[in-house]
Amino acid sequence: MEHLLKLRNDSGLKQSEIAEKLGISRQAYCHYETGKREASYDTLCNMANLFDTSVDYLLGRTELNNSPMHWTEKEKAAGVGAHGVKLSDEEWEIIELFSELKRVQGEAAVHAVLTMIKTILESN
Amino acid sequence: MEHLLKLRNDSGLKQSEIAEKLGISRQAYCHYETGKREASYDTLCNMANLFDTSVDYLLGRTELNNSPMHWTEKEKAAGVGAHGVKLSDEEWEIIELFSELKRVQGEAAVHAVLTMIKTILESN
DNA sequence: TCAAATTTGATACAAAATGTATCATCTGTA
DNA sequence: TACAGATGATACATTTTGTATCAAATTTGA
Repeated sequence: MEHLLKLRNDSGLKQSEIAEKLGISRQAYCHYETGKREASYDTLCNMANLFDTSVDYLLGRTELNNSPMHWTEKEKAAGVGAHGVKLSDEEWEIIELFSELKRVQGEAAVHAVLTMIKTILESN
Repeated sequence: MEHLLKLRNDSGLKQSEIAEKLGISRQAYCHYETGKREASYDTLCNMANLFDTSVDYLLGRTELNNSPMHWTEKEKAAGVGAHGVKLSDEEWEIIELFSELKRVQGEAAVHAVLTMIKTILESN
């Protein structure tokens, strides 16, 4: 399976230790790590949980080790998830207020904010 | 499999049509839809592609039918993905310019933008 | 409404894949 | 080198899957 070896190495655990946590034999886990067998959906999800990643990442369907299921409550509420960057409290406040502004004033507000940002950038 | 019946109904296609697109028998697809069998990883990914969703969603690991792997190039570049809302071109421009502003002016720019948005909101 | 046609679900069985015991290989260490 | 621990390879009994076939349900059209 994609990324499995790397994920395990990052965890600092041995195959036998991972296997025990997953409730499967070491050999079975070895098959998965070396890509010789396909684990059951149940084990697949257990692995994603254990390594705190997505099944899509384990299957090599994405290189982004991140998914909405790992979004914080804040991200879910905003309907926006950040990848690779950590937003500050002020940035989250911007997102929240911008949403409110858009709700109240519509697209005109979007245009106004864009214009403002352009102005700031140009005055630099 | 979770959500599969609903996804197919939304597509307006019959089991036989889905099965043909997936390159499997109708019976096999039926087993998956009714949760009696587990499709191979290959078929699993094909289904996620076909229904434009994530494997995590198909496995019921998340209720959010969205994931970074479906982010557009624009979203990937910005490092931010929106869920449930479609951002306009102007909104994307805001995100891009805001990133540039932050890069050039640092946290001061964040604070400035926040203040501006607050001002607009209060003047409403 | 009814019967034919279409679509979907259930079952059976050959074929394929899995789980694990066992053995082999590799790596580090005294 | 010899030993111990960890990982990879193989074999085979068991389980699971893929699909043909049949049954049930749903839709269609007169």
